[in-house]
Amino acid sequence: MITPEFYDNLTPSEAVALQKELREKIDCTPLTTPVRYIGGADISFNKFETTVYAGIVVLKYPEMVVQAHASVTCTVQFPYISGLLAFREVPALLKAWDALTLKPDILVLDGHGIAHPRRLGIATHFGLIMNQPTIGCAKTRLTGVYQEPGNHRFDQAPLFDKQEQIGTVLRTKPNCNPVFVSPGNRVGMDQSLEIITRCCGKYRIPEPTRLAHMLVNQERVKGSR
DNA sequence: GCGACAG
DNA sequence: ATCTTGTCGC
Repeated sequence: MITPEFYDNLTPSEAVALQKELREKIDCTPLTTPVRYIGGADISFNKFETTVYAGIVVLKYPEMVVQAHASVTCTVQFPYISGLLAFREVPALLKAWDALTLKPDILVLDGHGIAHPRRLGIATHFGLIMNQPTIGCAKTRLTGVYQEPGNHRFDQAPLFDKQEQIGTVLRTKPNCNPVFVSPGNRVGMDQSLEIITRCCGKYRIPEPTRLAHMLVNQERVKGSR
């Protein structure tokens, strides 16, 4: 069992090696059990500080009504390095997950799933070590090529790496930049898009991640005073 | 060598 | 990610 402590004293080089090992275990088989609860996870922190606030919000699916939430605060040592985001944020998220009284059927992470150079975005990483269905929903591209989707709600375009589709670029709201949706683990490509689409309200960011972001920001303001 | 580069 | 009010555009 991987605990938050497992990540202590891990070097970037070792992190990349671990990603290459985990890559073999990725499972993008569509989830067959019903999704009744969906979670949104995110972290927040003050610039130049090592204290991070992690939180997870659980909502009824597809009604998008909040059912539960948990947030924790802890310190991180691993720096932000593009491609290694999971090693900075997952430890804190694991603690928030433990504190959750109601575990969601699927979790949406603020970042990519398999739309990553080694297919190990934060959503895939979390999903693999927790054997939990996950979806990655990032605000900007990390890797891959795509054609800009139309400017209407839910217009979309596949995100490719070579010949392989690694995600979908989704316009969740007109006149707003699209979001990047990709399977994390134990969920299919089309299924992840379908689920995220149903989580969209009147904002660019889907409800699970949007509410998690608001939660951790409030915790940060509270905690840093 | 140069540009790109989730949060 | 975070620092931050008003303001331009759909």
